[in-house]
Amino acid sequence: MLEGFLQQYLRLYRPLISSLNELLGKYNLSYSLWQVIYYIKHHGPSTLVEIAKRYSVEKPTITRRVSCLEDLQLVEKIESRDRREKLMQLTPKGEELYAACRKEISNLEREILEKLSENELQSFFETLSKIRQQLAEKEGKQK
Amino acid sequence: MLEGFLQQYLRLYRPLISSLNELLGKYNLSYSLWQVIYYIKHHGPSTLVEIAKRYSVEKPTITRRVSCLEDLQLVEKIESRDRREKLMQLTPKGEELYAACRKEISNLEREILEKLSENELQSFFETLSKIRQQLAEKEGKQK
DNA sequence: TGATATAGTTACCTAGGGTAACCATTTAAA
DNA sequence: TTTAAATGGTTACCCTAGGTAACTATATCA
Repeated sequence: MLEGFLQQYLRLYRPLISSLNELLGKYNLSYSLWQVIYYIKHHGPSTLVEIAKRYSVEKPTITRRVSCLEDLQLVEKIESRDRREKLMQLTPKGEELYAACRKEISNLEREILEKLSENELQSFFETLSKIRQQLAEKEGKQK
Repeated sequence: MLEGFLQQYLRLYRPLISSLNELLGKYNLSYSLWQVIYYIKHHGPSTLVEIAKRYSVEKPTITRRVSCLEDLQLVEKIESRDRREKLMQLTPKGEELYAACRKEISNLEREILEKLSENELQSFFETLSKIRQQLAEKEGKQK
């Protein structure tokens, strides 16, 4: 019964990420850029290290993503006491784009999940989160 | 409630795929190579197009994966009536490696899922499969 | 027999992330 | 307070993995 769990889980990844990238592509974004916008929107002005930690990627990855978003004028740096760090916030244009994409992503989610009951969804969420915890513990042990 | 579903789902991907790749790396494999071995093991001698369809990737992707597995002497071509196609099967070495990896992957799955009840798992599987169906329908419509 | 479809390959390109080495600034310690 | 260590960020270089277009070889259908 357990066997094949990972297969089942991973099989969904490619179709989901391509749906998202197709959607976000219309705004010159990709899911990896969206993650940064999403993080800043939900945590307020953020440093690159914060964002990197959240998504378990290295700093250079976030440097790249952020500089790309700067080029698109969707985020901007604001002053902070610590002059090493780069505190980023959304520009008005960034806020607009967030709202537009948020709407479309929610529609996509609704479409994909429409056949599922409230209970099913609830329990799916919980399972995901338990697995994440378990994985985190496992990682923790290895160090 | 719906909002953020995708985030939750996708957040698990990186840690899972890296656990797997770490595990498979010990055998000079990666998850994408493993998929091919897995497919052939479970479907018998297979053509590249079959494999490509199953994983929703393009043909050149599978050409690359397969030729890599040939270099590792894990798969080999067998004759088929249709001389255009390349029917691949596992070599004895490939079978051995399948068994070894299968064992380790099952252990990993057990570790990750140990805290979940039979019911929880069952319903998680079902939800995954419903979502996949829904997505397939959606794709179908677009064509 | 000729047109069309199918299986596979090659060459080229892109996205996305990691590592190592490096600044600049801040914090802690001597 | 001056020096050493830690932290935030960037740069350069490399790797993995996949897509597209163009092509060959074979098979099928009209």
